[in-house]
Amino acid sequence: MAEVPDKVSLEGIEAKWDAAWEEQRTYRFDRGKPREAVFSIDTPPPTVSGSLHLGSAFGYIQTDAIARFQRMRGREVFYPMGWDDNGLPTERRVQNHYGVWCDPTAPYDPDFTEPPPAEGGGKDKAVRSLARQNFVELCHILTAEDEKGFERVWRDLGLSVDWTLTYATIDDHSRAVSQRAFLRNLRRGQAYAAEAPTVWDVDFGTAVAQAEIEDRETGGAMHRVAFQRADGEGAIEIETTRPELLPSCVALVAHPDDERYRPLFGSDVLTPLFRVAVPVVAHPLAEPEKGTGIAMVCTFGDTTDVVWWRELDLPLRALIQRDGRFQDEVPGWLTGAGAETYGEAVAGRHAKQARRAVVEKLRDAGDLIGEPKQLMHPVKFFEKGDRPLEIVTSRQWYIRNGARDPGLRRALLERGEAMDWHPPFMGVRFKHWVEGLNSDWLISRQRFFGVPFPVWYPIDEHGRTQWEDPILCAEDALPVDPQSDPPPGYGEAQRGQPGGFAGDTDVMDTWATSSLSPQIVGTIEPNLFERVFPMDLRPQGPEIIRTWLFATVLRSHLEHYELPWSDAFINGWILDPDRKKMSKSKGNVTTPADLVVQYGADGLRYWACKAGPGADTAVDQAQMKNGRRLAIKLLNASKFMLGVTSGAGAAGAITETIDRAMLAELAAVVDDATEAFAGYEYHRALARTESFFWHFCDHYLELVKSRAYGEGPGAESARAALETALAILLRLFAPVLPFATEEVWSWWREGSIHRAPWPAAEELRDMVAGDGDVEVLAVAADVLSEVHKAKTLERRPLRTQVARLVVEDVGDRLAALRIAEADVREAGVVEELVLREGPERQITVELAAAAD
RNA sequence: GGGCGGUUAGCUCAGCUGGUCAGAGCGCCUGCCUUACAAGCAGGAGGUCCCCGGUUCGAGCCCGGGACCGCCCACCA
Repeated sequence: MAEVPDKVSLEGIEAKWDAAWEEQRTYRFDRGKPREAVFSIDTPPPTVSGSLHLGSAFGYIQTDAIARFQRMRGREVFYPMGWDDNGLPTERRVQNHYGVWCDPTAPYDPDFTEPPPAEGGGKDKAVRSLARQNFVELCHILTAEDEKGFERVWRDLGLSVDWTLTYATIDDHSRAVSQRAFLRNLRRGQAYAAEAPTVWDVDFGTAVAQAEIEDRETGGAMHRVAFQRADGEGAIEIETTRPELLPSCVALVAHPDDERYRPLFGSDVLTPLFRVAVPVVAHPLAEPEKGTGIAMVCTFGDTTDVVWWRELDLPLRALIQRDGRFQDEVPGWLTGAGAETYGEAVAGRHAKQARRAVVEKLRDAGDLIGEPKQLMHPVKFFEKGDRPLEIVTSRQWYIRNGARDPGLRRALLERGEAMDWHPPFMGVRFKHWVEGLNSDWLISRQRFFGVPFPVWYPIDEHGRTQWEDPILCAEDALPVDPQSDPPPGYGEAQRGQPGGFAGDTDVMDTWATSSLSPQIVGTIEPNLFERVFPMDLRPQGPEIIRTWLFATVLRSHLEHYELPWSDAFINGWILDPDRKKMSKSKGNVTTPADLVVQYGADGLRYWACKAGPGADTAVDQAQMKNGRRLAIKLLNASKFMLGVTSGAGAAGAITETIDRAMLAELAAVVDDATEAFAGYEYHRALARTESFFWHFCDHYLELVKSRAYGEGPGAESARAALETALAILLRLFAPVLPFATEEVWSWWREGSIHRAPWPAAEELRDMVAGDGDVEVLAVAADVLSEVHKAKTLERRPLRTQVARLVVEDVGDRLAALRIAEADVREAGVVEELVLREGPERQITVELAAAAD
């Protein structure tokens, strides 16, 4: 136990208590507790790629406040921390940071060491290509550094995580869990491989999933193009934004009920320039109002083409390759002039270049009707990508997600309904996402830094890879890297040989691993899973409901047939649309670490906790400043209270009515704050507590100050009340302001406040025995306010003596005032107090003459 | 095109199941060094609670319509 300091300060308080908490193992999870006593949190593993943004800190702080409340309430809080380091963001960061590029065909260099960072961030300047293994090693090196930095920030913010419970989505344990879950999905038929048209990013060279696609308004042009009818009876005009796909055209499609085109269904037309005969077909997805009401189907311009191609059983005439270029070779279905045109205008070009050339040719041939019309239209992009997605056919791994299985879809919707969402409206985002799923979850990525698929393929004696017949890794041999480990029964020398094997070269999408976070943390050490799963809480951001949250529900449903957690807490969005401008023009800093220096962790936490669940929030340094002010006020008020009570313990009886009134009010605050916190409404708990606290300082403390200092009969009552109130107020504030409250607690109590029990209103009520007439405090505070006001208006110091104070009021209020009369006179420096019964409140303050 | 949030003092926001709900902090103005706190205290100015209808004895709060802002989803002809 420390002394009450002469001068209070928040300087260095974060470092001091972080070290103390670590040393005292304050937040260490007690592995011995049964499931009912545990509150387990499925902490989001932040993406470790560079620096931590304020938006992340915002959500984690809110979660921490909830965790701290639950801990004080008696639950053993399971609060691990993970780092999401596998995947594309890390690869990209490594590429830019070191100026390197992964060349999967290059041989491994065993003597490789970390290169110096590239100049200028190395963006787009790959100065050096690396073997896959070397590249992966470099990813590990850089993420390890970033993770240290992240932990530092989390600690400075006061996150009460158990730092012995950490994982990374790329570490051995996570890879093993991820591979095991995949193998089980595969064995149960929930995962499968398929050769199919998939959405493809031509720059990253990988397939991407529906959840990672976004629409961007992009400039383009609408071209009206004429298709000659094969019977020579005129032409059909269509509109397209992608005329370069004409050589891939396989049909024209119109709505079955469209009278304009009905007579043509079944007949052929000739594609312009390329002169390929394609049929006119009918499909309900064709919209008569769009364009000319008839569209060209190409393999593939967009996902609708894929549907038409599949459902109308059209031929495959794909020409765009994985690098985004049209193939060099003239395809077999083009002949004569068409083949020539292809060679001149299309072959080997990117989509944009080919488009220009084809449009010129169309114009020359007279097949372009009018001029292209510029327009803005939505185009699909990979959310991390820079160029429009293409659709290419490739072999990929999928997990069934209900998109093509109504029963599974319904089951997942029911899971969503069974969950408690905070705030509730976030649940509809989940619902809409599940309802809108249109394809199974594509989990394979043609990348390097990720969890490999634990499968190999036999190669027959003719050198053909047997894709349909994968060799699965045994669960006890996980994690495995099929590109460096041979499958059971084979030797490494047989890799790539006839009669040998080939390892799967793909890695899993990051979400395929992070969706197993409950399983990963639950098996981070033995005998843990049944103590923490299903978990209590999933906190996360709103933008990853469709990815992380949905995928976690799916994996848990498939593996355990239950919800992974009972409650989902979705934090709001940080509104800082113009971050750069803000920091430049105002010279402000916006990284969490800088803000901690400026406002203290408690100040930053106060700002974050002012925002309710799901509430979008502006970065507001004024609020952080106010939080810091509150923390300092707490220190000062505590210093004062402990100064008069000597921290001797609330031994004496609380006899004065006004003291009892204050405690009765505080009991109501405890009730409200507890209820709010329990319902994840920490912002209300804070507002209620804070509001009480300021009134407490401004009115109650002023009223009882003199009495508490003195030796009179009421002194003991005041001191006991002060000490009781302080012990409760500190605990009410502890989840939001862990540093300031711990500091004060340490002045007079043993142990950490964060392991102290949450206050119970019942204890307070027992103490005041129901006799806490709140009117006494209210009337006293009101009269004192009037006295202060009079002095202020007269521009006199507040300690100015009041020669005569006349209070006229109704009987009840006068009676209440009489009870607190001594305190009011002391606090107001009142010489003579006259109470007079009257119909309404009227207060007259006569100040003593000025001294000069 | 569909959906979800939001619109309350100059700024950032509270206002829970309709009746002291017209509030807080910041900013602004005026005082006050009062032995916990000047990183403070006391006081003050400032709002047709987006608009239009409706329900009700009574509506920021409920219902209908509309406007604007943000976000999410949607098959890019």
